[in-house]
Amino acid sequence: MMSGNSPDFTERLRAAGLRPTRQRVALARVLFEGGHRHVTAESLHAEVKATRMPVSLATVYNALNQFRDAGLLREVVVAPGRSYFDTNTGHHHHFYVEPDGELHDFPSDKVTIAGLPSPPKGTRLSRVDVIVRVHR
Amino acid sequence: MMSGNSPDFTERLRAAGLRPTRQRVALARVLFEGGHRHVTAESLHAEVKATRMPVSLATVYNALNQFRDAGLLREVVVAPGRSYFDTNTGHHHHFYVEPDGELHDFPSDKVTIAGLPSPPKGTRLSRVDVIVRVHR
DNA sequence: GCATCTTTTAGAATAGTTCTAATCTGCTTG
DNA sequence: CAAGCAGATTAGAACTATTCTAAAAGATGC
Ligand SMILES: [Mn+2]
Ligand SMILES: [Mn+2]
Ligand SMILES: [Zn+2]
Ligand SMILES: [Zn+2]
Repeated sequence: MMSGNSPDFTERLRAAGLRPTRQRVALARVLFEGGHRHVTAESLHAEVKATRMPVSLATVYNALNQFRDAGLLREVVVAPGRSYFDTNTGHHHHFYVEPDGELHDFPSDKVTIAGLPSPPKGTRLSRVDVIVRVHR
Repeated sequence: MMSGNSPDFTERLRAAGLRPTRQRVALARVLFEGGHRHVTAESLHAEVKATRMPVSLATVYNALNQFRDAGLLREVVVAPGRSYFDTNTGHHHHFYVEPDGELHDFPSDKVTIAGLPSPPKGTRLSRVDVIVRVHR
């Protein structure tokens, strides 16, 4: 249906406390309408421009940071000099394929990590990231 | 043979296929004479300059990359926009303290990771990184 | 000590990201 | 539905980490 619009994304953005501007709706559509994605600012910018919606790179960066802060995305750091943003915000871990730079999810519920030492004095656990680095 | 110098580091560099230049020896001394370290290019540059050995930042970057390629260091990526270099090249994992940016080792031999899926088709396992993110 | 090849260096260049400040737009109010 | 306003977008500058360039200096082998 989408009588021209995207009520779902509009609503989702509003629920996250973000105005559903045209650019944010276009970005949200690209990010969230299929399955889970891992994008960089540049790759997302290229994709959204291909939909003929003009969006500046600065806006892509702004939106990615806002979406992450709102809990719609999660940031993944696996390689120096580039940030990935992940539409899968649930618990999971990653394969990182070098030198391609591809990221693949795997569920964390079948993975057992035992014997982790307790956090250093004065700190609290925030998240455990497992990155399985593979190469061709 | 240079009495007063650092024959161990000279030798270690030579063994790694690197000429023991003054700059590389000075850097190796700072890096390897104490216990294990995690440094950035900037932090190492500051440290070595404090020893009154003039070394350019470009040389620090060159040396870090060469040391890593030679297996003397390992590169750790935990935060966007900065690379850490680790003098501990054995198997181990990391605590990453935000927002300080501190890295702490913990041994991997007491940690058990079970249930990891097998690598994607056409890839081979290279390394498994566990990053325990903590905050104050 | 000389020749040769390597390394260092200052500064320019590059890549990813953030900032600035001017313009525009979504939303509320009358 | 017209203002009015706060919030968003944008081009381009700025910034940070890193790499590159090409010229000068240094290490090594003879
Ligand atoms: Mn960011
Ligand atoms: Mn590097
Ligand atoms: Zn993911
Ligand atoms: Zn370490």
